[in-house]
Amino acid sequence: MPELPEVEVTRRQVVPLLVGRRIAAVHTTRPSYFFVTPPATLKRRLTGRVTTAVARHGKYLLAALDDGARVLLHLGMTGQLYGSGVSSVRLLSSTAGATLSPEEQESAPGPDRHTHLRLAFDDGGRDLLFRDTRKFGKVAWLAPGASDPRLDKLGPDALGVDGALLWTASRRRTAPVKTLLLDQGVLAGVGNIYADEALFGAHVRPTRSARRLTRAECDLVAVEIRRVLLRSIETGGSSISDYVRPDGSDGGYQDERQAYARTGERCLRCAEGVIARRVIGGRSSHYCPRCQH
DNA sequence: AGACTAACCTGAAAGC
DNA sequence: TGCTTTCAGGTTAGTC
Repeated sequence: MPELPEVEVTRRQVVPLLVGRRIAAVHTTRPSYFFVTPPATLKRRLTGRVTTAVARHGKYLLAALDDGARVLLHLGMTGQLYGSGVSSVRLLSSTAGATLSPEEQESAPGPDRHTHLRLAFDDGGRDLLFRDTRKFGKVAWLAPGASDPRLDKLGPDALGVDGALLWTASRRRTAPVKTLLLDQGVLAGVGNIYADEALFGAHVRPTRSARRLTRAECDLVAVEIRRVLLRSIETGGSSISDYVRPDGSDGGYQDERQAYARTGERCLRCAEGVIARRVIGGRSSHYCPRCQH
């Protein structure tokens, strides 16, 4: 679920649930490496606080608190952040402003053994739930004025990427261009789906050594990264491998995919190539051998 | 520094 | 049917 577009969609959904509301209680699971800040500390620091804003950088969310501290959140591979009573699947696949039917509200995954953080508020309204099956997600409390090494080493947000950045970063790299795009220290926010989609859009094969890119190709890849990410945000992000809703209407970026997880299918652009799959840097990669060079 | 691998976890799906 | 293997949208620590 979580690359830049999904995190941004989540951010927008979470803002009204969090901003301006006073935290009355904090419920957690037992200590695990999900908690960069131990649960007990988290409870002490968050109880009584009001969130003033929720920002995003790459795949990280940053909630600013009224005492100057911040909370850093990462969804990892399976993290979901949503309000109690509303299905997160519905949230991620719906377009902004869509209303929820009673059945959909009832389908909300309530707190369970994978709900590692739950915030209750003093207005008695909906709780904020953070579920994460695989626990690759992270939550950290940052003292006022303090940063975090995870944040410090991120490159610029991928929505602001330009050809010059990719050109500079690619010059000394012999590794595949796909690996470059996934390096959060170069640009923050692109993950496996959107790396494949952007490279497809730019006609660049993901296996190509980064340093073999021309300047013009860097410009094109940058344009495609921005286009693909913005379009995905517009459509509510991707929910591949999530179930299809009973009523059939799902929307979402997974329907606009050209390459990712289309192994063996006909290329939608040239209509002759067949989408190939290869492992690059430990991640499965998808491309058209005929029109990506 | 850059490039690879393994590891962190859980669950669904495919393979036998 | 049931057991085993493979795979998954991410990041980090360790090695060469």
